[in-house]
Amino acid sequence: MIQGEDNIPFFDEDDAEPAKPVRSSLAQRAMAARRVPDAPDYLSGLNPEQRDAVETTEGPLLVLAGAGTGKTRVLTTRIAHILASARAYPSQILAVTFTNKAAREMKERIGVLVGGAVEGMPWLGTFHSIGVKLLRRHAELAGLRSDFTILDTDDVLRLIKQLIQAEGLDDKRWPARQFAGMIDNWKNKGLTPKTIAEGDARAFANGKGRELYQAYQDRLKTLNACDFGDLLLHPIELFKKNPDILKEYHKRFRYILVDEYQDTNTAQYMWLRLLAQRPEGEAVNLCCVGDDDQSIYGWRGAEVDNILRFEKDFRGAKVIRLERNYRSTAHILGAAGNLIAHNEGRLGKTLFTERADPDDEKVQVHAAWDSEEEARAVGEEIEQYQKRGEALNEMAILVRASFQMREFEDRFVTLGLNYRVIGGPRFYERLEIRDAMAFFRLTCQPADDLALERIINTPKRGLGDASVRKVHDYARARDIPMLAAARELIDTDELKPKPRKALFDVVTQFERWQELLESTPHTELAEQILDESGYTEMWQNDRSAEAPGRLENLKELIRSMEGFESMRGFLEHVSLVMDVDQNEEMDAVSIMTLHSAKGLEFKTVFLPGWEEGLFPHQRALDESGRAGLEEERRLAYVGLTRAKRNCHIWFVSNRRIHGLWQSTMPSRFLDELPEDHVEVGETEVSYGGYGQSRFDRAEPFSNTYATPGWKRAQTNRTSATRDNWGTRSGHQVERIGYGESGPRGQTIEGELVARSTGEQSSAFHVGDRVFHMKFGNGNISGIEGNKLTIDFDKAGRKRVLDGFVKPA
DNA sequence: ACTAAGATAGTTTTT
DNA sequence: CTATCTTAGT
Repeated sequence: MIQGEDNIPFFDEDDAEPAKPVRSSLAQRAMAARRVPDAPDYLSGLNPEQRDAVETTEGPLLVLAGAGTGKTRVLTTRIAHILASARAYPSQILAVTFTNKAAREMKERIGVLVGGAVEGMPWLGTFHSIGVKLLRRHAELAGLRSDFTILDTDDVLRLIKQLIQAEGLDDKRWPARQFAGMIDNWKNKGLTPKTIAEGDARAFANGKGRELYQAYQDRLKTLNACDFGDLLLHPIELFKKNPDILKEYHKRFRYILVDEYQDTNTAQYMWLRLLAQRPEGEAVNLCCVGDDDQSIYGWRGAEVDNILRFEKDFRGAKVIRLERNYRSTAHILGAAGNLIAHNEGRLGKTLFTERADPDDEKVQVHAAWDSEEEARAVGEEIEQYQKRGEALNEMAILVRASFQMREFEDRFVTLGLNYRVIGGPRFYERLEIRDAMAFFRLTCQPADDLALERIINTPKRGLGDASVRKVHDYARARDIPMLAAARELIDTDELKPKPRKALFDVVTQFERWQELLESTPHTELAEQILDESGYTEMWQNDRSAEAPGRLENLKELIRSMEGFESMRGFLEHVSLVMDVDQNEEMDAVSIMTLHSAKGLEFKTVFLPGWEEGLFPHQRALDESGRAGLEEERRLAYVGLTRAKRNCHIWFVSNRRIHGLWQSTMPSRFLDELPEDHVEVGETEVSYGGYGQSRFDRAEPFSNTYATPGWKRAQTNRTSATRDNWGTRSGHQVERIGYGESGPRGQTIEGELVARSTGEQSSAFHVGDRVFHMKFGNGNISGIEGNKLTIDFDKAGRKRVLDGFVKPA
């Protein structure tokens, strides 16, 4: 939920009846803009397709917007256009995004276009935030009170675990995590306990899946709570059961816009259909924007089919393709286009650019011996770019899986190269923040049992499992909240004196804070709560390395509350907006997963780890077969198209997976890159690491100090200098000693990287005895192009590239 | 109730 | 290998 919007009344009279001349200031400005005689300036600078997409306001429209074709621009301009041409009031436009970030960005950009803040777009937001808004208005129809709480994954897990135990099931054999995942999947598909498939219902807890799901929903209802899935499902049910209410929304939402349509799941699709489908003859002004080639969330329920089916779903739909790319060089687009062409079941787009700069560099493919060398070499390339005056902010390393980040972090820490990890554990997911939030929640919502259970013994008050269980049972027996139960229990002699006193203290504290809620400014109260509860003190007394950071985070939490009117408003915000802006001031290389890179762009992009098994990921292949492979390929496509100017792909021959070294084969995606746009980058084996140590500086460089790399740096700080350099240089000598015929020389030449079925024969023969640096001696038992199958004396049968072995 | 050793699992992530 | 969670022991 976007802050400060909570007080917009349902069906404000001014917009339910557009004839009334009451307008928001936004509308006024928009109306003024409309009087400009020529094409308004917001339309200038659009290409013909973009302009078509903006001006086709009526009827269903699908905009297939390739990477870097100005998708967001079209969406925002379209909204500005609708407003400026007085087709609708701001509050009559429903605009849905997937992430809060996207919603925020859209608001800002519309604001720029229309001039000034966009106070009047109450229905621009994520599926979930709009879902909450709907649900708060009609809570009673979903069996909730309008002040329901939204549970995060932590709460959900705790709750499910309780339910599993209550059923007398072994919570190890039936992990709460797994069941939470199942519920999530069901909800993504719009399934309720009654409608899930029989097989699914039986698959969990000895056939009790359905009962458990139902029990879970019941429990949510008594807690007056929703999980994320409910924010979509409840409105769907509500609309189905109350056609009159749905009709009101039909009237209200004159224009509906959906961003990233390829990412919609079935529930979101149902939700949209309900809102968008109109009686025969009535116009459906629905505009969906997306790119089937960038659909990378199939594994969490997204249905690419939704976008592929659009024309069937909405008859008479117009489809506009945006293929003119403003982001990347022709080489990058050529490489990406060729790669993605290997997918079937696409709507088909070919990106092009008018940019033709002979100086543009081809996509570079590099090989490295192992992940350590990969990180070292990338680090060097980054330093080279930096020397040429490129900003670190314009560079990114995009990995398939987060464990790959480690090596880069380690390397950058030793180099003293600023980096930023994007994605990782988020602010509001940190332990101390969740604890603090639980205190606040319980203060605002005395019925929030999950919050109570979280902090009733934090800091330690001597209220162990036994006491908590008593409170819990008492509450359940009487069907009252646990806090109330605790209050009653104090007056009985159920509890022993010690826990009784402790419980009394806690309950009294919360009662006092609840009273203060009205009279005390919420930031002040928040501070008071953390102090009086002893929570701050707990961390002050903690001697561990993280403690200072945690205290800092708590301060940050209080600071971030300042922007809100009340504690309630803040809690609402946090439950939906789990992310927090990173400081973008610092010049730093970004490290992130390919998934979190979607929507971003960088001048220079590094794509390490292009090896079979990692990318495409083995599990995607095993679990989803061809569909899995295609999604992996789309991920690769997303990765490539993030780059504006330079793109460096890396693969290594040896990677440590689950602790042991595995020899790896280059990714099949490398074979799918066109030779005209790709070249083999020279891989210098160089002496990185002999520089000056940055560990000695008084104030360490400003990396985000919560990242693992940073933590390691801190732990190693005292002893690292000598040891690190020692081993590292030793390594290098080893590497160099490998000589000319080493890893890179013949690995890749002329022909692109490693062909899985190359005609080019290797210099080796079956039966040859060879030596491999990691696996030792062995005999060649098979040759396929430059890939050798070798039976190693010690390591067993492996497949390796011929460049990595030499005659024994 | 806290620590230490043992077990376990290990893509991708938003809301 | 290693981060995280669980269990056993003090």
